[in-house]
Amino acid sequence: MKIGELSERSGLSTHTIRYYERIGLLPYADRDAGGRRDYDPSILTWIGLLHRLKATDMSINDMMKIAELRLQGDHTGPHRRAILEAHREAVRDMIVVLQDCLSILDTKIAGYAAQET
Amino acid sequence: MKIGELSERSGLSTHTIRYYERIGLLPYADRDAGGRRDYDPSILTWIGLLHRLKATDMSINDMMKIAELRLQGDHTGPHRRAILEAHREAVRDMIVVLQDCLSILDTKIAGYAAQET
DNA sequence: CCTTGACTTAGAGTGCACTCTAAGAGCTAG
DNA sequence: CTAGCTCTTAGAGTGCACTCTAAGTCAAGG
Repeated sequence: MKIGELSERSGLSTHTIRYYERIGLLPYADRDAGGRRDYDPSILTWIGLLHRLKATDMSINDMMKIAELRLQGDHTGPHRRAILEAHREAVRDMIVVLQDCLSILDTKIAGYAAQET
Repeated sequence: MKIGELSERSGLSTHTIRYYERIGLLPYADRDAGGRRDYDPSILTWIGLLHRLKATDMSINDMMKIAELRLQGDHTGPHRRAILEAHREAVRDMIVVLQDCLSILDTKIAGYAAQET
């Protein structure tokens, strides 16, 4: 798969893909005879995780930490797991905050509704 | 209340309070004899709402829209209500996304845990 | 009287995460 | 053949939301 196709299928722009490779968020891609990046579809799984981490507000720096450990091999599994577990707690906290805000929005909206009657 | 005290009680820096006033996110504060901002404690309620909206990822621009309507008077209530209702939907969506990510994190973590045994 | 610290303004600087441009080149499908 | 995608490096630009600086004013405490 060439960078253009990966861009379409991953939702990342080609610029962003090259940028991610440069900073180490994506592994250095194999090049074909013409020197062009040629991706294995399995990269999409990794990008999928990146999307999830991004959606849950993880910084690029923290994602890079995981990417780095991934490159270092399987023995870094426990370390990666620890990072993800910490992140999972952060996500749980986020959900609690959002739910709290949601109920305050409900109250606020109900207040406006009362004024309108 | 002077800006320093409001800063402490609201969690916003004095820089940020002045910035918010400049862009219209906080109403123009009354000044005392010495020309210094003098706040009524009721401003804390408004800042509280701003904090909630920020925590739920509302942009400053959108918050400014509400602030503007607020200044225009009570008759803008329905409009503000509509904005908050739309935002409430966005927050609900966010929670769904976060919960989805959470379960994927669980899976991922469980996978690492299995490898460690 | 004088220092200290809080305050004023306009505007410059910061950090994040992209996003794009330039310039010149090579491969490949139609 | 040629249009179109791709490559490289290096660096500039964008948008957001602050965050801070400079230069100056002013009231209160020692």
